[in-house]
Amino acid sequence: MQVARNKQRRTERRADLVDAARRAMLEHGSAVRLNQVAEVAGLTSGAVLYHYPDLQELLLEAHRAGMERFYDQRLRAVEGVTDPVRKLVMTITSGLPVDSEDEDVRLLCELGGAAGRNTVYAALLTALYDRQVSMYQVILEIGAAQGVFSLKDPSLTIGRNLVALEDAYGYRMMARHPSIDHAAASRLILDYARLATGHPLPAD
Amino acid sequence: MQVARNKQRRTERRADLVDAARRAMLEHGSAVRLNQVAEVAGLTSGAVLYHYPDLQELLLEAHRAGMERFYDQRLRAVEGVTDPVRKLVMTITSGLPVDSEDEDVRLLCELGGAAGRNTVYAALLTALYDRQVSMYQVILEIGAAQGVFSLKDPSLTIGRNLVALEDAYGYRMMARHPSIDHAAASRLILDYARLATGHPLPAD
DNA sequence: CCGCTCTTTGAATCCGCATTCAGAACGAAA
DNA sequence: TTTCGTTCTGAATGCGGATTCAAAGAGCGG
Repeated sequence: MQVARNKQRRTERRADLVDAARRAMLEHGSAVRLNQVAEVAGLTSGAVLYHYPDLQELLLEAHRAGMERFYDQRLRAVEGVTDPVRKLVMTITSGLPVDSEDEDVRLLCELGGAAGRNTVYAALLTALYDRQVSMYQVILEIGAAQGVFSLKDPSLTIGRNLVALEDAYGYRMMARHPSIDHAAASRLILDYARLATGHPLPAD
Repeated sequence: MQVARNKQRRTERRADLVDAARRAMLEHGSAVRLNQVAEVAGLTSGAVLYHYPDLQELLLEAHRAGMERFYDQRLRAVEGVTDPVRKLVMTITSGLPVDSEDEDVRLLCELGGAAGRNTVYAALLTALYDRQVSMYQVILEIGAAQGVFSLKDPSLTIGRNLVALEDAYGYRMMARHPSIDHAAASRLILDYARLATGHPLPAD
């Protein structure tokens, strides 16, 4: 079955290119050149075009991959944690870039800038936002049901505000705000979470 | 004194170009072409280069102008209002794009995407953020001094979170989130402001 | 109306990029 | 080793944008 093997190597190669495109966008922004992607991949532009005749499609895949990477990482960071308080705190922490060099978040910021003009990118980001809101809603509702949290607003409202704060502080950190680093941003968001849940949330 | 008149017209012409660049960026993003700027200005690329030999400098000025426009507009929206409650509510409202087509905010979003790679843009955005935070701090402190607000966190914390929420919902609106429009975003931010100020803030 | 300077044009030039493609290189099976 | 399909290269082509510049145009004082 050489046919199956070929098919597999083909998808592997395409995945390599998606990752190269992702890294190239980190360096050159959303308006990255085909040559720049090829250079990162260690290939010529022709080879890239052989696998992805349409560069736009490749960039879209790269953005999608970056989003999934970010989201999966968050899920993995809190998997197995059952205590709602710990889970909420850890989720907030995992939604912020680790530092101003964080690759995944930088890519999302690039995407955010382009989303104003590109409806496909806009749809991707909107979907990611809503998924993250749902993630928070589950945590909040479980905590409320257990009597740990006493929510001062609907879980949808709190979830939306929490994700919004994460996004905004992500941008601030990417822009290297001198006094807002990962710890400071965490504290700011936790201050809101405390008010909204009525729980003194240890900083951990 | 033809010398003085010349100088004035020269600066006027440069201001025209800055505005043309601003509008061109709205259409084509931060990576706008010289030709596109020239077209918006109703000139040829050579004429643009005559006034701004360096395109990067022109784009920087355009971004700076866009920021000032946005900030001045906010200040003007609340000037003359003395009641802290009304002032807070109006400030929150004025910080959000009016709709998903809002030019000033779209430009700021473009800028946000580029700030991850461009330190000058990053500095501009950071300065704008801090100015807006200060704006909120003044309102909050006055309201607290008058006994209208009972702040649940330091004014710096609340101000930072308020501006962060505005920024984030600005991005959401630019990405045309189906259920977050100007009214919904206002409500979400006001929900936080209520918790943080201990005041029932009428929606107005 | 003339002459001066500042401004703008339009053409020429150069450069970099995307795109195409013939053929080289590679790898697997026979 | 030969054959055959897949992958990749490197050169050719063509387009679009940046940049330069001589010359035309426009405004203004004399």
